[in-house]
Amino acid sequence: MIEHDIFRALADPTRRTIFEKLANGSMNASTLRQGMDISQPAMSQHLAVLRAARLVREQKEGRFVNYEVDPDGLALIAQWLAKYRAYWPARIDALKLLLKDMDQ
Amino acid sequence: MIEHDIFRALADPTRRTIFEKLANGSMNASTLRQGMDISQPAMSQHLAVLRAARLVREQKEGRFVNYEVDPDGLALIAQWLAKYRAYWPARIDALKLLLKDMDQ
DNA sequence: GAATCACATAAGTGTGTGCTTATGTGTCTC
DNA sequence: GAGACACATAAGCACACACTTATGTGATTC
Repeated sequence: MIEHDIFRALADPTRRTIFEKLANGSMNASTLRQGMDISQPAMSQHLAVLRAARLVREQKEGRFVNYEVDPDGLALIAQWLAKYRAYWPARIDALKLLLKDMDQ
Repeated sequence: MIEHDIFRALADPTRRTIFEKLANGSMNASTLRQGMDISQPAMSQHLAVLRAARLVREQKEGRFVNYEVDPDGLALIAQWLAKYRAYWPARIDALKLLLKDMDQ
């Protein structure tokens, strides 16, 4: 169940921070670790969880592994959210119109 | 941190099921429990977590407590998602236009 | 090819979390 | 007002999970 993987992955604050960092530009695991007070294995494990959730994808470059945001995960969240658009508050009402295009 | 509460709340499959049931119509805790093989305290605890995340809200009616989807939680997810709209895949491209209205 | 580097995996540990049974609180019925 | 009912809270327990240190794997450098 990929949907479960996504929400479980985002339930951890450290992983959300990692994801946010990658959203500001792709980088490798070591660079990601800068200023995060986290061990190398911990980072590796977090990235594995984010990868399994399709929130992040890797691109091997020699001995480096470059990580970037995977649009698939975000799309799945958008789809999940779209199921409940009937309950969206008025100020996001405009979103309803746009989501119609997702119904096909 | 409400954002954390939201993702943590949705990380549990039982709570997602409860939320989905409520999205199909508000009901009280006992009715929610039907066909779910879950104890009464467990349901009460799950609802408390969903309430704290603002995904669900209560409406006391005598000795019954009616639960319904709280749009606030969904709006917060939408806002979180909007931050990463630069990475959305092309097939949800139309959403980008709609989300512009959320920027104000 | 030996050393170093970037990263992954293994194994162990403390804490969080979802469950249970037991009990408490407020409301309705008779 | 005594009982039943709907729900919340308390306390305890088993398991998941995020972390650590130690080690493995593959690529680069000299």
